[in-house]
Amino acid sequence: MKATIYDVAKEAGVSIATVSHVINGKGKISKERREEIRRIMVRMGYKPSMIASALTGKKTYALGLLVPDISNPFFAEIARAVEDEGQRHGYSVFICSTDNKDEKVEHYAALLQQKNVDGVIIGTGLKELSALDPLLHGGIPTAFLAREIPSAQVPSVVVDDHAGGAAAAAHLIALGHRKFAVLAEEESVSSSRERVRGFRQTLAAAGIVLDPALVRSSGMKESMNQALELLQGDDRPTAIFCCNDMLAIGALRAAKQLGLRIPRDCSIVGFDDTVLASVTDPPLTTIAQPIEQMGQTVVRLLVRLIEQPEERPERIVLTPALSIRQSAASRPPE
Amino acid sequence: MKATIYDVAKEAGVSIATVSHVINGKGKISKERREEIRRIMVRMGYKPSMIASALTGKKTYALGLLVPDISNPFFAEIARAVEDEGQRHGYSVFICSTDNKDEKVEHYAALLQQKNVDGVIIGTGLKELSALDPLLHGGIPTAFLAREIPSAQVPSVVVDDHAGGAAAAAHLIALGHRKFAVLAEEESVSSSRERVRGFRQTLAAAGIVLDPALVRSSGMKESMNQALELLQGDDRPTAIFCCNDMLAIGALRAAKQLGLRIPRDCSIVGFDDTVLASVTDPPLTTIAQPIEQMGQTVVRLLVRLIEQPEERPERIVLTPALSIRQSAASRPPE
DNA sequence: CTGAAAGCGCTTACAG
DNA sequence: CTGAAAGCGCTTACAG
Repeated sequence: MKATIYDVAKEAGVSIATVSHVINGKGKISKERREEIRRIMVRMGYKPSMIASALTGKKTYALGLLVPDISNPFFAEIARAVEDEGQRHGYSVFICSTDNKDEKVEHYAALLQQKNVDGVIIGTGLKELSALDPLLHGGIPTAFLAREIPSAQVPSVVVDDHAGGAAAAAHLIALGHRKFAVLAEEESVSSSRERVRGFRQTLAAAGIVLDPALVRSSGMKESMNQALELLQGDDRPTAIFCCNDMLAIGALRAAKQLGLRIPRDCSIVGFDDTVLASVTDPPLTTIAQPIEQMGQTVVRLLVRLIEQPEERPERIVLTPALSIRQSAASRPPE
Repeated sequence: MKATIYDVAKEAGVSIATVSHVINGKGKISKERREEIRRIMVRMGYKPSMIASALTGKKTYALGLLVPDISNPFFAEIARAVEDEGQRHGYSVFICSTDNKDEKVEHYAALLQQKNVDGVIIGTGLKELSALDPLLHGGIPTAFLAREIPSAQVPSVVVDDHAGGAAAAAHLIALGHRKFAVLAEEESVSSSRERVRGFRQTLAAAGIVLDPALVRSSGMKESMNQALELLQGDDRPTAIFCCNDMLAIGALRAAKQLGLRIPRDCSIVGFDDTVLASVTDPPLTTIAQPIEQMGQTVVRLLVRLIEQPEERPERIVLTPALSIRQSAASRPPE
């Protein structure tokens, strides 16, 4: 069987308290004894059980990461950044895909609380904040990533989505476009709402009105159909702003199906700049989120919150950047 | 503070043993009492601490998933399937990206053992099996996914990589190709070796010799350079078989950089059929792995091993399928 | 049908 | 400098 603290204590002829002290580098132990016990631990292949120490010492060194879908490249890239930074601080991470469904959020929230994780990162949308009750009431440190709930007093790292939408609009306007459509995510996703708002405002500032009928909300699955409708209407838009790269790919597919050439017949701008953006046909012009930095930053925020719960929650805003490839070009001549 | 089993026992006027029994549906408890205690639990918002029960009841209901890189779409999709199936059986999953480095494998193996996970899925390559010692010796149920170590007596679910490589070769031969190159993963990755072997054998059976100088191993980063070399040599191959979709994308980029048209000037076949394959330019003809089925199957295998350790390890082979898109076409006329 | 008690593998005051 | 003992929140024989 696996060695326990009792086994090494017996082997070393000391009490388990002493062994515990050398494990944790606490108490005053003579140098020789400490070394001796260390040697015995490695010889016996002893590793303290984290679950036993969690039951006493409090921490489990586990974090939960809630995202809509880990198989979505954007969140997969976020997850990697979170994993790496977590690792750096000694934490492992549980993946939790919610499909943006409150029931799943609630289920995972309860589960993570039962598992006594030290903290959780919320990178998923939710309709009712109450889905997070098990966490918030359970007193589990929580940080928001790329989403936020204005009312909640929790730290968050967000990207300036409004600025991102504005950047997309400015770029398209500069290319001469005047007639736009938008492919947005579901209404409940605050980041998507902000992107549209930034896009619309920048258009307005240029004296262009965004026709509400040409702003469509949809999941990944239906984005192609929505795009087909937009591209088939008479008075077709010359540019489509999509609130993430997957939606943009739906638009690209719709265009291809209709025999339209991108960007000649219609410009398309995405958002996220995941690996997908660089492999599409044509490569996507998109608003890049600083994915690695986002993951690193939330973890740091969360770890600080875990270690110093008294500090007031921070809100960190990162800036997206226009990444120009080939899916957006000058407006076609009339 | 959070309610404990003592709190609900006191509230109900019974012993903690009785509460424990109703939680676990064990022992004989009068129906009324059982219901009463249930009500009290929900009223107090009581959820048993999984870490306390793990310390006694044995199981943590946590699984580890080792993959080279969770941000790689193939493994992200695997992770989602594993998460979902794990969830179905009551398990949560820790993500562990190893970058195919033995040190990281070993680090995670030790960590997962310390965390007392109930089982781990190895979906990563490794050079030395000994990196898994903490798991194998620690008696932690382990299953291999998409990789395997012949010597290890552990269950595994693999795809018939040899057949996949053969299918790619057969398709390209049927299209009239005779001069091939291969972009493979690192030598240590057994699945990649098998794919090349299947490819080579099928060529051989058709009387075609695969020039060893045209078989290149590389990571994702260098694949484009390798492809550039292959495509720039005199006597350029008319088709390149790539051992995963990312490598194929490297080849696509190299071709584009050289001004070559795919598939007119060179056919490219990938492997995996992740989301990437459908968004490239042109869409990738590739060998599809049954990703969802793979994830589901390993989890089932592992769960069975956890619950019935005495059963002998199974080895399940799933079959890949050619997924035809537009990156491979008839050999250009001489 | 229900409870007292030991134990899981640790940590942490508290004594000495 | 080191150890005895209580306790973390549960589960599980064992009695009754």
